[in-house]
Amino acid sequence: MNEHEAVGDARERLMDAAEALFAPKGIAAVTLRDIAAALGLTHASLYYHFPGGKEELFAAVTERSILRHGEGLRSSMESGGPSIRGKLRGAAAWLLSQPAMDLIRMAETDMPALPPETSRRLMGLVYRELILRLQRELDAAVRSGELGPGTDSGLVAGALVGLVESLHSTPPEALSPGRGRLEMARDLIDIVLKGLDFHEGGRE
Amino acid sequence: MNEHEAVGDARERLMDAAEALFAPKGIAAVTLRDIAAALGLTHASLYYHFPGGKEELFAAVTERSILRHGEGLRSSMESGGPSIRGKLRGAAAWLLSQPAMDLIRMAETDMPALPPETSRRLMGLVYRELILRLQRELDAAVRSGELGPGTDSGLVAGALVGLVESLHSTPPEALSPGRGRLEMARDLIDIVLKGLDFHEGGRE
DNA sequence: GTCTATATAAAGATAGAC
DNA sequence: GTCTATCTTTATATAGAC
Repeated sequence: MNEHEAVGDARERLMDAAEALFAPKGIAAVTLRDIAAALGLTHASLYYHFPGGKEELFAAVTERSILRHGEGLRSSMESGGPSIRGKLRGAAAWLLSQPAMDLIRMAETDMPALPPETSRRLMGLVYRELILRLQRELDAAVRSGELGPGTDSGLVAGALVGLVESLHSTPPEALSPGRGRLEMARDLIDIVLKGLDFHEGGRE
Repeated sequence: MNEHEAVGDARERLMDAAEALFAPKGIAAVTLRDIAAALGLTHASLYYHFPGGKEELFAAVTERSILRHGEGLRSSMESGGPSIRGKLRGAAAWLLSQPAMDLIRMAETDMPALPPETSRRLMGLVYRELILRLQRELDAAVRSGELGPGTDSGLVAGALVGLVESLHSTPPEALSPGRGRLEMARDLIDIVLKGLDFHEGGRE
């Protein structure tokens, strides 16, 4: 142990504070001064950790967030058990445990503010770490007979992410009494699965 | 006819240009100079039409957009025919014909930048003009027996809006060849309807 | 209705002390 | 690693001419 924290911890805490603001509000609505204030620092100090300024910080934080989502989805779907219903419930629980990820805003507002190459890399990561992971599980469920053969896995994977993420911004008043976002997500997953001819256990 | 345009037309064209930028990108990512440039004006000219500046312009444009969406949903669902499937298809066609409306971004970023009373009014309008209109049609379909009695109409209404809007940001590469966003929306609607025990014509 | 010019404030960024 | 001070750019906003 050092006097205060482990080496590199200041950088980690900076990224945490930055993500807490960037993730829900986007790059344009957050200033470096906002982030510094959340840490009790001045904005000039941030350039020590990210010489590239706001763009570099946002890109680093967003990349870390996407990768963490990918890993979180992987492990939460794995621990959801063998059935696609369990996996999707696990995925929803994970997504709702994290700050909202507004993919529409990312595509329309955040990405155009970054260098083209950075933008491409991040959007590619979103596709691989979020959409594709879900899509693969859906495909496996089709092969096992758990889901109907007509399932458009790419379409449904994208829709499920949008669906669950939209629950993040559901105001508390819109929640049925005593039922939280996770219960709502489960209901929606059940509706979609039924629409995809979900058949417990698949063909034997 | 006047020499050029009808009275008040400059204001309308300003709102059109502003909406084209504000709707996809949000209040924080668009400057008054961006909007003025799109019209070949200087930003100072905008204050003639909206003395309250950016906030007033954004609020006016957003309110008009929500009201137009409400009217568009009403008429498109009406012309979709008597079945809930036709109505939802009409609603999807309407939403996809309009600029993307990112409700997550509105709630998380745009609204906090406005005076509390303005924010409340706009969020109330979103609920009444978008969610509630869909919810009422879903409720009617439950009563007629077209949809199962367990349908949580509020949950499904919110989910459908999020679903269709998320298609706006689907990159062209992700579209199956020859199939556009409207076809994708129809597929998703069919999945959801099936999950809600859709029964053509309801009970007789 | 729109312009030029200007005022003011906010935000990104750099330099150098501690 | 963080600060103060400063610079530069960008953005909102106002005043007054045309």
